[in-house]
Amino acid sequence: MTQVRTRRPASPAEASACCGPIDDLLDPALFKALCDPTRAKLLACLVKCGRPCGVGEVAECCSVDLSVVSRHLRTLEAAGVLTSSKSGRSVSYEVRWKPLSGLLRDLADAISRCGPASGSTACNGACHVRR
Amino acid sequence: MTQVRTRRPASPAEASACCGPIDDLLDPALFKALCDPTRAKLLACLVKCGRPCGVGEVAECCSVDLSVVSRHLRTLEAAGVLTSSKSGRSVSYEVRWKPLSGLLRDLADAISRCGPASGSTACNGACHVRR
DNA sequence: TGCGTACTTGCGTCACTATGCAAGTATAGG
DNA sequence: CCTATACTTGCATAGTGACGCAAGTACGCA
Repeated sequence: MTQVRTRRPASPAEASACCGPIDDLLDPALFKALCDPTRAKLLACLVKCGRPCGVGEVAECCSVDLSVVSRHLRTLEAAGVLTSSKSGRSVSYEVRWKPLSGLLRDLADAISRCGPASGSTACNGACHVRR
Repeated sequence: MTQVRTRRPASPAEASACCGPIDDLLDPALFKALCDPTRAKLLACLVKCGRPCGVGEVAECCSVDLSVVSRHLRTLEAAGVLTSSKSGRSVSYEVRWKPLSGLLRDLADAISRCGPASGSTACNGACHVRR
């Protein structure tokens, strides 16, 4: 059973032995999907468009090959950023609005809750629990 | 002068010609810093610790070489995630709490504001302005 | 001035990833 | 059945990045 800690770990070594919300939220897989400039552009495009878009349609917003766009959208889908739906011969991708914004907000909250504003040594389990 | 648009772009092609909050917030450079598993672990460590930590100290939380940790912390600093301060022969890194959590929150807001919940075709410039 | 601590930098290696082109698959329409 | 559309997959290439080791630098201390 995990036990909520009321005090921060004294050292990074101790901190790494604890687990908290941040460990799940700071998932490299999500950021790996967002770190490529082309993918970021495609995502920004889909966000601003605000509706499901076909692969060829999205491909118009950047100068790379259609096959590259197809692969990037798949990558974003695998990371949980987009959802796809097939209708006839066209495939539409759309932003997973709530999961994406929710995760980013949770991450922001988890970070700020560990910050110095929330008390000097006490954190009441907001940052971590005993593993 | 940029002009606020009250309607979404009709297509991704049109969307890519607009710029909005999302374009600045979806900066690949930040995500590039967070996409490496080792860096994510180092950052999680610093977050949970909640105070400035030395390089050697942070290095104890993962099994890579000290030189690797040094480079990773520099990378995170360059991305605006950490700040460093030198005191004598030790270098301390700390999370930039407010800028980091603030940016993630802004990004979450920018995304959700473009989502379908905020109206079908109207977005009143939340998503984009004319370039 | 010499030594130890606390990092940083140079360098070679290995693995992964983005890209374009070409070929393949799936579906709608005539 | 044939063809066009809308993607997807295979493959080769070029670039990037993480890593460890070894050497270098910066600073405190005796």
